[in-house]
Amino acid sequence: MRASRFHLATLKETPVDAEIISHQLMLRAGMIRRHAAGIYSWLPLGLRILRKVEQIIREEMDKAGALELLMPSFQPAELWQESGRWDQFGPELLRLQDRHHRDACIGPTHEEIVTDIFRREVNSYRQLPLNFYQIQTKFRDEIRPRFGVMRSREFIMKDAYSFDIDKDGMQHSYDVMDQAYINIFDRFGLDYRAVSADSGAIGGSTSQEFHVLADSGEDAIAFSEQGNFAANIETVEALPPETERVATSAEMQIVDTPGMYTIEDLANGLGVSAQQCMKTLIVEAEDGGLVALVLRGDHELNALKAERLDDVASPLRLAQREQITANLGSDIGSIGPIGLSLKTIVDHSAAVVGDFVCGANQDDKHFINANWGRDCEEPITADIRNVVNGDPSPVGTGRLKILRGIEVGHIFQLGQKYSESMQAAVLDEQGKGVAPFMGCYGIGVTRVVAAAIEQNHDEHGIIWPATLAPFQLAICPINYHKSEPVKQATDNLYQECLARGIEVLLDDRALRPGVIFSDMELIGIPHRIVLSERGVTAQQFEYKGRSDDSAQELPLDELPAFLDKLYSD
RNA sequence: CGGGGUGUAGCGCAGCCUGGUAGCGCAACUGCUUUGGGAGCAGUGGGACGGGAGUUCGAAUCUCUCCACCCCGACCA
Repeated sequence: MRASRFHLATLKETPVDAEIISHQLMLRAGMIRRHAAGIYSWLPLGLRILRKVEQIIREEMDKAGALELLMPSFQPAELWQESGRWDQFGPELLRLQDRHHRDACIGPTHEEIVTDIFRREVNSYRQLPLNFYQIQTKFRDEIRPRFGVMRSREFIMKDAYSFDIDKDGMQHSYDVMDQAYINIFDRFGLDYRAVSADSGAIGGSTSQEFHVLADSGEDAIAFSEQGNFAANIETVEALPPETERVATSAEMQIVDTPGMYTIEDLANGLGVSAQQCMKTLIVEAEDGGLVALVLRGDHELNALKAERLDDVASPLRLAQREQITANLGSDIGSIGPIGLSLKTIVDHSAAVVGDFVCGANQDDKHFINANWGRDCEEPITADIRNVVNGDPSPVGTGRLKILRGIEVGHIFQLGQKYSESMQAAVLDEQGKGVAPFMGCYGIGVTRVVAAAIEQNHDEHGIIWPATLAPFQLAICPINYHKSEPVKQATDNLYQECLARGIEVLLDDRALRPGVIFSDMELIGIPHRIVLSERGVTAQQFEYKGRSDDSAQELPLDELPAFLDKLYSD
């Protein structure tokens, strides 16, 4: 490809509304353009990368025996009513009517459609197992789309659905997909982790998420430094502390703490550690009242664990400020477990702290040297916090480490939820109708692209892994339009590359070298060859890998061998 | 949805407070010079200032209204 004939639409300035680095770089590199909130076009450069991701997925899915098909975005309401999700789904589901006032939606996922296909097409257990997949545009009407294509409303997803006659079959199909996903993510060339996850409302016993590791990731994942335990932090059990409660010493006292509302204020103001302070959260109870949850000041509440408690409303809702002041008589910031007239549940690790600091349930006052069992009743304890760095692994040995990740893949077992509700049955060996066991496997194709950038970039721009790069090689001639020797050497090299099937971008634009270099670095091409008059005269060319510190000069007659080596890697 | 903010040229912004008919940088186009890290000089084109209504002799500027977009929204208790 000649750059003069390609739509290279790089921007020197960063558009203001791009918050995260991948969004900024995708706009600056000219990969995407926005039309409305969460709605993007993919320009030719961006599409080349998207296609790379799709192709890798397609090859591995095919290899795993899945069959590609293509299902519609526009989906009739009847199917969603059959599965029960027409009413269950919130405003994320974009509903509309056609000219005949028939209800429909733009598909956020395709369980209903694929189940409809299955029940029409498949009658016998002999046709199983079966796995249909597609790479297709989805629409989810996010409340607040953000971060470019990372959380957009319209996006491309690979979704696959497996069908088996029984649970064992489903497990097998799931395992096959698990391996296919490992193959896919390996080929992406990204640093990722497969982690066990909450299977959510959809049900099913087994569920794994695939996260691309990046500091900017929205999810926290915990994994053991020994062994292969890895899980989304929201699912990880915090083991009860190994330490005993420290023996009590001083009497409890009440102190003035004006203006200290946060744990940080309190710890600084009183000269104690955050661990020594109790954080008391008031949430809505199952019966409509309120419940107090107490954590160590340096710990965070885990919403999933909390809402699983019998007394706590699910989903978890924090009490409104007015509700608290009306019921407890003190403002948020001065609430504590001592003398509190609410059901109180204390995290295991908070329950072993002695001589702690907590709100006194009077504005601007806290207790110090408070102790469980002495100054109030022995607490009811539970695991309600997120694990932190250094916590023991809940399975086996080792300590936990917390990393941040971007969820780009999710595989889980659906069971018979859709096949039963939509009456998709096949005949088994006895000629009896059986609802098949399904599995569901997604990869956010557009999100993979953003996640790759989020993980691989520097101050000059994107650094693509070779397998995702839009072009493998950039040829940068200096004075292509002025110097005949440079033009000749460049054209020769270009032909040489084309003959070898190398995806090459020849920057033949009449621009100054600095501009060319900056653009090629911004769009992240892994390899760069520079041809200058000086170099060509000396029978040399210059090579630099995108993340190399410096360039190297090599003899021109070694170029063909060099290309062979580069291309074979 | 609640709170905050922004809409002026393709992009980034100034002008608005204190009304008088729109400007800067980058980008684009033409010419000359320059050519190893986002060049210089000269010139050119492009915007009824988000839409509507109002106040006024006169509105980008003041008022009302609609729309679009951005940011924040449990770690504070």
